[in-house]
Amino acid sequence: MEKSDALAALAALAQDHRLETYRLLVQAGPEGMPAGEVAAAIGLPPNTLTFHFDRLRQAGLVTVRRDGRSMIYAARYDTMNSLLGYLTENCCRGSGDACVAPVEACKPTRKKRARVPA
Amino acid sequence: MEKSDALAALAALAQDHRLETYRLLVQAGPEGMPAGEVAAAIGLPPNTLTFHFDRLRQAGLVTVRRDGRSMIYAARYDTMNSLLGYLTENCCRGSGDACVAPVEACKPTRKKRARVPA
DNA sequence: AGATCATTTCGATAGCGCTTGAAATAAACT
DNA sequence: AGTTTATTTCAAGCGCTATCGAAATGATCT
Repeated sequence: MEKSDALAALAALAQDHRLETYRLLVQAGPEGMPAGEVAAAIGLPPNTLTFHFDRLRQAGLVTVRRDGRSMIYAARYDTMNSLLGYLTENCCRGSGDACVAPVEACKPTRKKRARVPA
Repeated sequence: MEKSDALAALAALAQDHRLETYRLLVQAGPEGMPAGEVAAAIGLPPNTLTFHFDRLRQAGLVTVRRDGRSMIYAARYDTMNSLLGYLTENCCRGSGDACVAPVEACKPTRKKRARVPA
């Protein structure tokens, strides 16, 4: 991961509502969650949340897809893994040795399919 | 690590000059580096750098100690490790399983003592 | 004490980030 | 076609952030 990408991801996560949103999407799993549901959970007006979703998306941390009139957002695990990798390197390289496992993996395995109200 | 701490650390690192500064301090090892040297390396006026150091310190990412007329800043590896731990949990918990090693460690082992001009 | 060096504190400024109300778009239903 | 539901776009406001010049502090040296 490039420095600029790491910077973008860090900036995207360095905000209360966005970190919370991302956490929620991670919990929701690969199927994601409709924007409205996230808005309700976080307790934020929909337009404000759109703003945050945009940031997360630009940082490559989430994806969107349309489903009927709902927009479904989902976490991108690969980006978080890259970020962890970058930070791990920046944390240890040059400081001696003993910086063990550069973060094994962070991918979802639950392939359960959640249906959405057509 | 608490959410608020993670947020503080993320915000501190989500800035070009600070990320660069932190990277530099990590490379410098546990002995740290005088402020002036960092300023020269990054190419930033000393007062501006002080501003960034303050942020990093408030986030618990660096420590300072005085040495003669120099202020020596050093990276705090434990905080970075806590952050990595927090992110790893937030990345994987609830998304299935397969989120392996929660980051082993990130501590310097090189105990080499660098003397400073009294 | 006076001069010099390293760093911080003190304004002040320009710009970006977060939030929100109101209007627009997009899809579904009747 | 018209209405309702879900979400985004637009425009504006306000506070925070990053930056810098100038002055202050702290320490060393003569």
